[in-house]
Amino acid sequence: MRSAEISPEMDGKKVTVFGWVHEVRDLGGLVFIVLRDREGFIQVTLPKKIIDPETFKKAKKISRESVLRVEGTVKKEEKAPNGFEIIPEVIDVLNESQAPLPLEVTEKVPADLDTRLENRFMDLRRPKIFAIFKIKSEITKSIRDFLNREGFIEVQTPKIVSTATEGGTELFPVSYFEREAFLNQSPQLYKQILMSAGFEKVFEIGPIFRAEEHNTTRHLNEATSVDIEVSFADHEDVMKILERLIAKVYCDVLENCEKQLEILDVKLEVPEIPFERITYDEALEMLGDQIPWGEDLDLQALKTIGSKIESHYFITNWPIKIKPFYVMALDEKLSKSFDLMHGYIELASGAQREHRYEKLVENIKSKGLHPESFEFYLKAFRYGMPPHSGWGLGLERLVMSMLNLNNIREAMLFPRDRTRLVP
RNA sequence: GCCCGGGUGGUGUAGCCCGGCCCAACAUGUGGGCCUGUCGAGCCCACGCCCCGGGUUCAAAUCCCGGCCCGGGCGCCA
Repeated sequence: MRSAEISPEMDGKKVTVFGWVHEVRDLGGLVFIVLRDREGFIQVTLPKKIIDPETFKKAKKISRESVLRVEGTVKKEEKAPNGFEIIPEVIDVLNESQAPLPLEVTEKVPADLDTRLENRFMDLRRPKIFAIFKIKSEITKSIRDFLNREGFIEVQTPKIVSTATEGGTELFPVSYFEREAFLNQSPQLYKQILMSAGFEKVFEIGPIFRAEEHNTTRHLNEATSVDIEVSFADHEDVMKILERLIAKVYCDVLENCEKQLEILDVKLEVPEIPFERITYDEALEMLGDQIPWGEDLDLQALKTIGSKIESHYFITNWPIKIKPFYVMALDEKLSKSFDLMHGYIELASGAQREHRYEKLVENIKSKGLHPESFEFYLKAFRYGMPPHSGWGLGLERLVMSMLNLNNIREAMLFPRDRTRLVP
């Protein structure tokens, strides 16, 4: 049984529990073993008088973090945590842990993030850390539920590709038999091709790879992207989907992860929709003369704006020249694009796409890219491509901003960064 | 990639500025002992550490140079 399934009302019942030895408190004639599983803790109590001498002796020697199977009787007990304890008949050491431990699961002594990531299997045993990933799981479940209900089709696109998606970002080269290939930085081109295929509404939750040598608290070289693409929709339409999705995710986490939020000491509020929308031009105004027109907003700028706007907001109508070639123009200078922000963290980025073949080819050229290398993509635009829009949402960024984590690595089980390839 | 800060028992810190009093301190841990209501258990004893290489000096954890590694900020990136 799991720790959460046992209650004081089960007094007298025989149970079998499994778990890790969180702590052993040996008081001489009375030994407490605190057993931990993913749901919580169970106190196993061994009073010398009533426990078989062999079992009692063995219990005193059990090392922390060993894995146990305990058969025993539930005893209602005021003095025990959660109001009950287990008086064991059989203690079976399924696997003994070595000592000393690479870090303290009990959190008596903190460990550096680096040490924690080096020993992630043990770091993840900490209820606080586990809670992050329980919530991340709830978030992905919530996203899937929402998008499925909205009539989206979940798809999987290639992660090994022949060409860059957008120019700009650096790609990881991989050896593909006799050719060179790359790890995909985004499913962008493929989800657009599916619009031509008539899928109308698609989404994908999958890994993306960026070979940038950044070393910050909000960048990873391997991350998870939630991507959607919708036919016959403009950027306003997909912004509405995005804000409703975010609100729904917050709602579901609030409802289904109460315990985890409490462990993490996070007070969540479902953001109100519609989210505030400011244009790029308005953003620049808020900043005074900090950023010249046409430049991207740097962290400093985003922090300034983020401090002025509570909760989530969109920055819309970005200069076309700093957007990728597939983004549709609004006029000479601006584009039908948006970023979803939470504080200074950019959560998502989207736009209406350029679906007109001639314009698209023009855009590719104007970015200094070669239309020939995008032929597999461009072909889909010559035989009936509907107007369409979409966005990509960084899952780890969402987790980070929701839970107030101060490093995005905390939101990844085994993060890949500039120097970390193992574990 | 650049700038700044750092690397001391398994883990987290102090000591470094101003070299000697440091065969390095504290907490946690580990091993042993005492203890029948712990829940950060308590008490006693023991164990375990100066990133690597070079230099300065009578003397280096401490100062200098190089390397490797880590953190923060920036840039790049969405």
